[in-house]
Amino acid sequence: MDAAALAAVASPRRREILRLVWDRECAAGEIHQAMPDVSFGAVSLQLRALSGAGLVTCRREHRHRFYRANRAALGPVASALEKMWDDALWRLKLQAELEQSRRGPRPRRRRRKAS
Amino acid sequence: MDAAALAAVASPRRREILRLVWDRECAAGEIHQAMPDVSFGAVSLQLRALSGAGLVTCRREHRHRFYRANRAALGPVASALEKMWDDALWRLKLQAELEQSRRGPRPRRRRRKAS
DNA sequence: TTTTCATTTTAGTTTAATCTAAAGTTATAG
DNA sequence: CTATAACTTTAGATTAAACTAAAATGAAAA
Repeated sequence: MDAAALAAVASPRRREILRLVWDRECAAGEIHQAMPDVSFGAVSLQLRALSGAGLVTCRREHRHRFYRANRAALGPVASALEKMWDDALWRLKLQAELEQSRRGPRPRRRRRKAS
Repeated sequence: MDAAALAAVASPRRREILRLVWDRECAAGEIHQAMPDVSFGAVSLQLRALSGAGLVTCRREHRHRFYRANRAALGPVASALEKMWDDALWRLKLQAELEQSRRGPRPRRRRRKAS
């Protein structure tokens, strides 16, 4: 866990990538498909940044390059990231439930007593 | 340890500040004096960033504002930072020793045997 | 109240990060 | 060999971060 790793993990985009390759390796193309709002080139650059910081490893096979997170290099930040992701999921779920309940009959507001 | 904290701690300047207020509180002015290459305003802005991310607390007394690191907010990254700083010190020391030994008589290179 | 000190805030500039589009690699298929 | 697929790299534009200088704030001293 060095300064370069800290800088690398500070970017939301790079964390997004890191999450994709957290527990299975992905080809660069797959990663790009998972983030349609950004060009392939941009993904490649971020992969290079992650790689330079030692946060992902790369394996070449045929025409593909498979990336995978190097959790060890993140040290204590690895679990912090996992927790962040879990929390985000939890919040999403909670929000979905709220949206769902909003569809049902709205709880009536008690009429103010006429004074 | 949330995304904001990660972003905050990614900046070398902010880590420098964080280190100053790591185990004693410092007034903003003291912090600025410790980093003469930057303006007071810049320090204040970084303090605000750190404060916004919850990484420092602020206590007002008289005309001063005393800042102090909030280690708890950094979670497991706190010890990672400490280790980074220790390592940096260690490297400095090592380098100083090398510089010192360089002053002594240089070890002679063995002459190549004439073939 | 006016002044001063310690600090913050703002406006504008400089510097760095990130993105896109296009050209360049490299390995495989035809 | 040429063509194509899967990436990377480059050049240039856009966006965000960091810094400076100066004005503003707020609390205490005169």
